[in-house]
Amino acid sequence: MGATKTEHFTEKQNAIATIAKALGHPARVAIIEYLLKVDSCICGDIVNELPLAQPTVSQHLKELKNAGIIKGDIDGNSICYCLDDKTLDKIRNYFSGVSSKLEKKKSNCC
Amino acid sequence: MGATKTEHFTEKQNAIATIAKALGHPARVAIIEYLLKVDSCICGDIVNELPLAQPTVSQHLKELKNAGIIKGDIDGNSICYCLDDKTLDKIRNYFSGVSSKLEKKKSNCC
DNA sequence: AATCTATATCGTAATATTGCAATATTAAAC
DNA sequence: GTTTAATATTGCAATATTACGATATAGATT
Repeated sequence: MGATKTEHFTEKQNAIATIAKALGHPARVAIIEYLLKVDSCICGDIVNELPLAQPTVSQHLKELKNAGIIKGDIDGNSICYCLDDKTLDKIRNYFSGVSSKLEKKKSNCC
Repeated sequence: MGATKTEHFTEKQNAIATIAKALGHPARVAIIEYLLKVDSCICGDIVNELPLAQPTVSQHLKELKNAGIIKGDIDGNSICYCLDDKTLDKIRNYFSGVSSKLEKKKSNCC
């Protein structure tokens, strides 16, 4: 044992968990914040921005990509990473829904 | 090695990562959805709702509690778990900010 | 084509997570 | 006080994650 029992949960629950999990590491939060900060998604300096070795950063980028949070376009010998607004909207909408549902039932709660 | 280098990132980045990480498992997503669904936070039946053994559910609840997503009030010999709107608002606001920042800079991106 | 630059992959060690059986704890019910 | 019910903790095995050095790959530059 030790592996997550994904098959027991709904597809939507797994989808949200996958996105949340990808953002469940400070380095990956830092990456998306950096991608937000820079004007365009000109790339190549993500490694220099982070206090981690190049292979480690590459691995984090891969995980963000697998989760659909970023996408990478090849641009010469470097790669242009960008945020994927579709996925980020999905997680934003999810938490918006959670918060608004929670607000409605606030009264009969501890 | 193998441990996350939290000390290299900002407090805010770590805070967001902690909350996201806690929601990075379908069982824990299912738990918060269940807590949203039930009218009040009457408790005791979270274990029955999930396809996992009682110790496993207890562990997931503990992690959600550590992340500040739920809070548990003792109620007789059972425990009343509730969602913590403050933490959920924090993550909602964070992703709202990400999405709106992303919208602004959409033009000069790939 | 040799070299440089940027990124990815491999291999591996350290650590963390997931899941559960067994057991402990604690308060209610009897 | 003993039993019952609900939840937590312990201990452990299986698996996943994190991090990085070494190496591979691939396009740019010379």
